[in-house]
Amino acid sequence: MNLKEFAKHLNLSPTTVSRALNGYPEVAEETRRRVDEEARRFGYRPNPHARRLATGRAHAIGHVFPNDRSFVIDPLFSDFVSGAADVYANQGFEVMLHVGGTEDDLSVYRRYAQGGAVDGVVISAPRLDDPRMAALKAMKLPFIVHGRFGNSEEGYAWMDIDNQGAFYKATKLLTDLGHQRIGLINGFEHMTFAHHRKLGYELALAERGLAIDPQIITSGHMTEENGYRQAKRLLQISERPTALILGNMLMVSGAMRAIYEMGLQIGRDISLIAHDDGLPFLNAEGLVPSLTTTSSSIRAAGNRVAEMLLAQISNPEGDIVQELWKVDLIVRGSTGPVKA
Amino acid sequence: MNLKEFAKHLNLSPTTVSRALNGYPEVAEETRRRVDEEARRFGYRPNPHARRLATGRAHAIGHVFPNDRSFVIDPLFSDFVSGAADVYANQGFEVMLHVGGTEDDLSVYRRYAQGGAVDGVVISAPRLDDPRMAALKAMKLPFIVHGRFGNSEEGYAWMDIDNQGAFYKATKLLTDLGHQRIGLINGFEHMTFAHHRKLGYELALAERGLAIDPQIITSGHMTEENGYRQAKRLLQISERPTALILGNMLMVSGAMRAIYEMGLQIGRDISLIAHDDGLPFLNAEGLVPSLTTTSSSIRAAGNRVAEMLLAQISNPEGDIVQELWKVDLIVRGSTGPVKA
DNA sequence: CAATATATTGAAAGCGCTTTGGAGTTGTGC
DNA sequence: GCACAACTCCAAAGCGCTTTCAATATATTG
Repeated sequence: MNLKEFAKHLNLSPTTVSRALNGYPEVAEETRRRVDEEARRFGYRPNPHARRLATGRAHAIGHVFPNDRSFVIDPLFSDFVSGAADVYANQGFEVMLHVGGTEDDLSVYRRYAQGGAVDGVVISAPRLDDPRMAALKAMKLPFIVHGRFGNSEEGYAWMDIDNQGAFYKATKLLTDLGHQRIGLINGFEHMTFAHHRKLGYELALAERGLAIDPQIITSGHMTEENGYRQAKRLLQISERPTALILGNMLMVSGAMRAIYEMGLQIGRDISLIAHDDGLPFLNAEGLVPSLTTTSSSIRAAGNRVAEMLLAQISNPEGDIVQELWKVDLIVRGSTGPVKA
Repeated sequence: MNLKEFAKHLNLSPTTVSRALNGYPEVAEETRRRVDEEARRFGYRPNPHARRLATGRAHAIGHVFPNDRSFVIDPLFSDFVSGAADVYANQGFEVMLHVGGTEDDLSVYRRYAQGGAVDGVVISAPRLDDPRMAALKAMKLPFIVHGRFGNSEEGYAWMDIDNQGAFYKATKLLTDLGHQRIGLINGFEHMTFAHHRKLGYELALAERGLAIDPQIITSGHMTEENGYRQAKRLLQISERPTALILGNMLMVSGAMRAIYEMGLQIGRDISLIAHDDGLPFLNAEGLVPSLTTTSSSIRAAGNRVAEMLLAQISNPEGDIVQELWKVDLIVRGSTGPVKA
């Protein structure tokens, strides 16, 4: 059933029905009530494509994930998107997902922008030197970055957690506990978040006058296996670290294996801190001993990013909003004083 | 730039340009070449919404994930979708994602079907008694199920892996190695896949005349933490299992923690088999000892499901296709003969 | 060479909605 | 009783494309 038929059934013009349905003021209360009711009864819904064509608004947000085939599909991805989707659903927006494929990232954005396929996009996994920033601004497609581009922090909307502060706090906790050799098992450093984390780590060490030893700093895929490999490697170095800071919970799983294998005890022989994104399937508190973490829900981030983007879309003249979230350091059982 | 302008620039009618762009035969080769070339040069692309309205085809596929708030966002999700997305991208389809929200699942499908928002949907996480089956057939929206509904296997398209066969093989391997008490740490049994797995497990035990002991069969969330909990619990039972079969790799992570903690050695004191979905961030082969698995790539499944759905959409008169994939049992180091 | 088939292009009518620019109806102020 | 405003509602244009139907130009046939 289309608008014309539905309107005829109601003995009204399509115009009036459309207005009633879209909440325009110039329609009598009684009429609106009748329209709403009958629409529900008949299950009438305006055709989304027609509506899009007429209004020029897509009522959809694009989420584009990197194209790089060597990129490990991020396990955080689902939690983040699902957080965002909550918000979209409530405001009647759809999410268009684009993952990889042969088409270049930028070309996807361009396609979106040009055809009006979406009203805005969410940028994930920003890198230190990221060509997307300039490109996106040029094409006038509203966007928000989850994280920050390394190139610049100005002139675009972003929402990020304070990765630098988080790893600063984590490192500080460890130095306060007397640790002097602290290993860092980080993500790829060309990712902005990993870069920030390293800065925080280095800052805390520098404050204590501790040396920064590249030998016990690693960066790479944040997988279980790499967590195992790097932890094992660092723990075999002659002057081995007494504490490790890890990029995510998966790496912790791997690192714990390495630690068990070497017969060490967490919290006593070796302290462990990791960043916890609050993934429901990998709980830091449930570990034994429970894990000290810098903690920030990626699902909540998805929520907030979506809110910010929708706000920007509905009010394009508004200020560019940037939001940096403090990250909690939650001290649990995996960190202890360095052994004498 | 729209079609009219672009056509005027070419000194052609919109009709001809449209035909050239869409590969219709009744246009001179020379003209088509010119149109294609200029389109590229000008970056002209037909407006997707207008095209959808005119053709009635959305060139989009919906992926709807369950609404249940208690549902742990599946870490497999991203790999599966990304596998499917590869195929979509190659054929010019978009993916519309719907996760949770307050709207009822069925209502989302209905909305999609009615407005033609998508040309078909992929059903994930089918349950034993699943209301979606009847509903979807009634609304004439092309769909394919990743997995199978428990209600019936007939009358709809699906692609599933042979979960029953996989767990049968796994159990058989263990009984052949002399194991008599084999624990099963399964997903929720109202999910069809978990149900099938249990059937396979039971079948293998029955063939050997071994008792099925509900005490060493558990089902629940397939999280790291639950893997730990259940493994620990089973290993503390007086007549404890000498082998464990687990639902996914995350549970293995947890189970390994429990095993380490109890001072047992994998492959000698306790044998381990798990189902491996081939997630890039949690590698069975990289474990020590390497893990014996029933193995099937969920990314490949995403690929195939997408292909099958697109085929169904482009040829609605074709037969309903159902595909059951054999699952490989890969014997590695985590399984060994039962200790005398 | 007339008659017919073939190849190539266009004009115009939708697809189903929103929205502009009235038009009719009722209510208010003087 | 009239001018004017405030409410409601509608006709029709338009969003940018596809597609039917028709027209023209060219090639083929007997």
